[in-house]
Amino acid sequence: MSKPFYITTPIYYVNARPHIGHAYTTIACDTIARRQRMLGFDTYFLTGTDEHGQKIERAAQAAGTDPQKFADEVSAQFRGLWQRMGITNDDYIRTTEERHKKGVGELFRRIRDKGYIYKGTYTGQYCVSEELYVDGLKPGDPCPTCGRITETVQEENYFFKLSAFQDKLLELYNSQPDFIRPETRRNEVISFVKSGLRDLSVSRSTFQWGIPVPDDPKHVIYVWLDALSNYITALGYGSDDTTKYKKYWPAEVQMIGKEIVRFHCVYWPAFLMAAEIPLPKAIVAHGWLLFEENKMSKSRGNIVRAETILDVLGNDALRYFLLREIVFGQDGSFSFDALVQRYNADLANGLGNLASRTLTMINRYFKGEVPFPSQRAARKAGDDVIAEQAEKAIKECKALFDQYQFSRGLEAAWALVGAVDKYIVENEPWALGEKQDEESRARLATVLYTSAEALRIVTALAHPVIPEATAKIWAQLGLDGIAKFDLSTLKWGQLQLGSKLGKVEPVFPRADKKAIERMQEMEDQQRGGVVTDAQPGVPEKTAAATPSAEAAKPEAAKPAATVSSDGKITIDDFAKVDLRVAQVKVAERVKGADKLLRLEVDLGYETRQILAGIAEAYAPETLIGRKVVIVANLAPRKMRGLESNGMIVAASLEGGKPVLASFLEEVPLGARLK
RNA sequence: GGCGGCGUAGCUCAGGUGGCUAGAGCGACGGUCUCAUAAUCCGUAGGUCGUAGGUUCGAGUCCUACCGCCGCCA
Repeated sequence: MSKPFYITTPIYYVNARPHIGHAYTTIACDTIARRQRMLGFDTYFLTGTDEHGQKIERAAQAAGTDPQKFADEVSAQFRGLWQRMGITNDDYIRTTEERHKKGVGELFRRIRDKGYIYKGTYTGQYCVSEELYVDGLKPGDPCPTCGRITETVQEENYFFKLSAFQDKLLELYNSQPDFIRPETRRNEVISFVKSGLRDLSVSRSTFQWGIPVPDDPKHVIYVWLDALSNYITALGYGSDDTTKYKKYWPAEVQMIGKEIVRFHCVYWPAFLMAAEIPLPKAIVAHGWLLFEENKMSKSRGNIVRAETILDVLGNDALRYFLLREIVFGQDGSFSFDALVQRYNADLANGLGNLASRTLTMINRYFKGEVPFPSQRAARKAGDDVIAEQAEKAIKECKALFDQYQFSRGLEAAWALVGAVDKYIVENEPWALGEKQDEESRARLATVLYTSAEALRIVTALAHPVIPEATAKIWAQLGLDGIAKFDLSTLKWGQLQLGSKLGKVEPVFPRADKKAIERMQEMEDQQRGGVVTDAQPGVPEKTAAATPSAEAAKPEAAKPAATVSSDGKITIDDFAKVDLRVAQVKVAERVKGADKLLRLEVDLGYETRQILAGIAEAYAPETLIGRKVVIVANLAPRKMRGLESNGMIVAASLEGGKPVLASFLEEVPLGARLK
């Protein structure tokens, strides 16, 4: 009986369409799941969608539909994307499914029976967007997290005795240092718990879209208690058939985004403790995917969809990039440039080319049969070096993947690719192929066998990350069923001699600059449709995050929403505006626009293009060298086909011309105004 | 405001418990081979390891302050 291995993604909140951030989390889990299967674990991989809550109720209303239909549509989009990406989840849970509702009811009842849920009254401020009660605010105050105005509510609630678990939680973190990873998240959680836990409201009576509290259907169960339970209800907790639950729970890994650490590392274990259910072994939090240094958000209009990359470069390219380029756990930056560069360097020129050259030569010189390596005279030190490198790659890869250090694990595997390329050049098999003497033939056989065997090993190691291409290379090597290959037995020398190669063809065609342009165009088109992309009718203002993994914290809320009732903004609001000193380097008129100038300004750390409607007030040549103030973090915007990355600050006189802000003293470029 | 983290070559990152001339990959530049996806391979480029002090025979690695960025909490 093989060991069970249960892994979960967060369930994604259906208030937003899936994007590359969701894909990132899911890909990481899929990679782990595939690897664990190859290692012989009885792996169970769960993902799904979170569909309840006031936010969904309101979004559906705004879209003129009912919440269930609304959720159906978005959930189907997630499911469709995962199918398209070949995600190997074993189940897909939706919180609106009967099995889930039943399980949640059961969990609620159980915690209540144990005495950890009681009825109380809450009066205070409530943030609809975050679906959270916020302490210490006055009526009309904005939510400290999202900036939207909170609502005053008074309601009778069920409360969970979270306060009773403070010591037990601290003991958990202490006795299982790996419970929360990475360590920086662990520190945050510990300090949060140490600062004292208040009881948690776990029901709502102000809206309907949720699971009714058992025996008191006026209330619905709080979204987080609802959502978190999915990890066990999907296994059959609270149902008649608990086979899977008994087999797979507790989970080995629960992957989350860093924005939902508190819910998974504090509330979730506390709920489980209260119900006397075993705790998951580890909660692993990854960082955020930034787009060229900025958070992806709807308001910035810089959300990238996974589909674009799938269309242009393919599934493996996306998977490889995300896991190789980003240090797992830290925030990482996504850009089309970096994606294509990585793709070409590592996949096309690296693994793809190695497969191509090795297999082509075996075809040419040995009629497509893996040759026998010579045992005696034709052996050289270099051959053994490759074998050693391969063993090293296997070892390091294992250690690093076990710790979810994907980027370093791939780096270790690719070191072997580099070594083999070098080995091939040093041994010049093409020159050996010219000769017919026995010595040369033997040598050629050894060189090509060695190369092919190393290729086989890299292919096996990389399979969990790039399943499609590695399956092809595997088949080209004349092997079959890479997914069934037992990774734990992988070692040098397993390649069957004389095995017949499959048809050899490139697996990673080289990408050119057009690929970048194409992806950008596709995204631009999508974004052009942001306003109308109300497909499932998700109004912009609901784009905030709660139980979703990636939706992240809604920064840069609509200005109108951050202004309190008296028209004043907080210092935090102002701090969102990044005002910087920049120097004009280039200034020219924009064809066909009377007022517009195209400027290139130097911020000291970067140069960027800004379009400014100041042509009537300033001749372009008079601006060159002048220091100006710009809003540096304004979302890019296209005007007259040119992209403007920022805004020049100027006094706007009544009916008159703009006057640029400037300084009397000397100021360095890039200096921030605050 | 409290707590915590980070700041190393153009880019992404390595550099447990201080110790040879600070590393890798990518990119850039020059050269090479020709089996291969104009791929490979070789060489070069030269970073005050955020700043200023301190501890030490010796600090990127420890301490203090400061600057910048970020996270959690209030």
